[in-house]
Amino acid sequence: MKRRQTEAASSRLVQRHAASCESCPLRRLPSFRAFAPEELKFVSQLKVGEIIVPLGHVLLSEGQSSDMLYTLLEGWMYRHKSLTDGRRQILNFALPGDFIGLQSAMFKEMQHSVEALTEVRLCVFPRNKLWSLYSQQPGLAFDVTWLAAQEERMLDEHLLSIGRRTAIERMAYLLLLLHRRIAQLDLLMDDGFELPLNQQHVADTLGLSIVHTNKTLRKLHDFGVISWRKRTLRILDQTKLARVARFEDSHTGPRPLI
Amino acid sequence: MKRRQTEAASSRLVQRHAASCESCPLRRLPSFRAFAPEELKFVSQLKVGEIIVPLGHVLLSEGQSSDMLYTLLEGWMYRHKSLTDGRRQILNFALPGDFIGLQSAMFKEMQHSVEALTEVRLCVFPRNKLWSLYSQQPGLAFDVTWLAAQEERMLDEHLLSIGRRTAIERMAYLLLLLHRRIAQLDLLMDDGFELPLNQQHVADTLGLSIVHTNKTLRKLHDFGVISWRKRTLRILDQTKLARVARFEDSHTGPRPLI
DNA sequence: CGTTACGTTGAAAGCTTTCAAGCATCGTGG
DNA sequence: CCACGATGCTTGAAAGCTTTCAACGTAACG
Repeated sequence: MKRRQTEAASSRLVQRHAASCESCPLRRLPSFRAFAPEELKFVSQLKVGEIIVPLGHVLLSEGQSSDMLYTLLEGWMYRHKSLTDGRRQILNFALPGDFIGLQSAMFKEMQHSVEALTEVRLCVFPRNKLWSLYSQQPGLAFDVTWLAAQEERMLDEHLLSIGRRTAIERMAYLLLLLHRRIAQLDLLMDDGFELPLNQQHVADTLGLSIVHTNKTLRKLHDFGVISWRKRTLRILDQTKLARVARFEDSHTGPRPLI
Repeated sequence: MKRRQTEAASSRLVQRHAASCESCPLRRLPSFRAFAPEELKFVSQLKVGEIIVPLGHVLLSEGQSSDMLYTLLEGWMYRHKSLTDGRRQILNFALPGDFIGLQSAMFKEMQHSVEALTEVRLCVFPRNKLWSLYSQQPGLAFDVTWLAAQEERMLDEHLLSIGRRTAIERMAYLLLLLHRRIAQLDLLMDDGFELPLNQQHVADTLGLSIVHTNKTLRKLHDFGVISWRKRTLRILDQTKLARVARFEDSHTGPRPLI
């Protein structure tokens, strides 16, 4: 397997004027549950600011700890971890609304890294305020656990995928899942969306080599099921893709946005 | 891939006299954090009883919901999920002290099943009391999240294993991990322990076929690294096994027992 | 116009699975 | 006590899926 050096994270974090949570456009999406006024107020005072982080920046890294927690507001990130010889596994992608850094809040050391796939905008709050959330807002505390359970679910499915699906099934599953997640965020543009990954990312997500990833994508393309050109992915035949993936929908109702 | 029918769960659950949490022998192990008296009292009143469930019983199953949550007190269980054609992936094993059913508490439907690998004894409490835990005992609520994050960590590592480790590395990793977990529970008998799995379980955990699982185990055996006879596994050369697995220790301090 | 990053392909090698049989152990029933 | 069926473990061989190796093509950039 090929070794890859970690990308230099030479970037400067830019502190920005923080918009209020009440006006956060994400909250208006139907996939997020409505917060009571005092919940909103509480969440607002957790927030210490927003940052913008450039493509390639490693926000959290394996083996280190972090005093900050984040909510992704814009852009894509990915969670991954590696073996000592450089083999890398992508664990999941983070999209707007996703909570980042729970593990760093619970344990001393991160055991995975989180890196930006695009320029991203993040909401920042200090890890030590998390405790006040538990002591003052049990509903939000429950929400944090809910989010952790939700992440667990996605990992379960990903594990089933890598362990038991064939290459083409995995690919179909991944593309369909990303499509759904993007759709829920209302980021679909006439059935396509911007996919800021290269084939190496896809390979490292699916546990495949890059060559086989390429050939598998080609098959889906030749079957007329997808089209992926210039960073935009289009699902041309959802039904067929879902059949290939043995995709089963999981309706989870609205989720919290913290 | 071979299809497997789900085992019949014809068993009868036996309601038992419930021992108090204060006297629970698990709590005396150093791997569990000490609870304050009022925490103990609170946990005690969550509990509605204990059940004993026979080998092969499906405690929770994919697609269904559950009103009860559990803590495993004795025995082994495993979490797994399957594709429609029967291919199965084992997600994780549950050992004494493990909390079972968080997903059923958070969502309407379970997306995985939990089944007994041995006869097991479980502590039972109703899902609807979980809310009182969040509203009255923020420390315990934090613990529940901690446990969820811990499960997430194990899944991350498992994903790395299946996605990027070779068959023999995966096998080494799994056996070493189980060894560590058993050791922490003080269930080691002169460097060996009872492993209530067959090779099919191991195959379904590692994403391998049963034949290849057999051959991989044989290699480790022939190298003199392990011995697995009559349900008891012995790690003969931990250092070598850790090297093969590229195992990296993760020290997490004591964990909560709920 | 050379460099770099990324995508594409064909061919060979290698790891895993599938197929087929044969063994061993264990509990049951004759 | 022994035959028999059910499980689970082993093996060899062939087939198949994936990876590795090697090149080549393309687009973006300075």
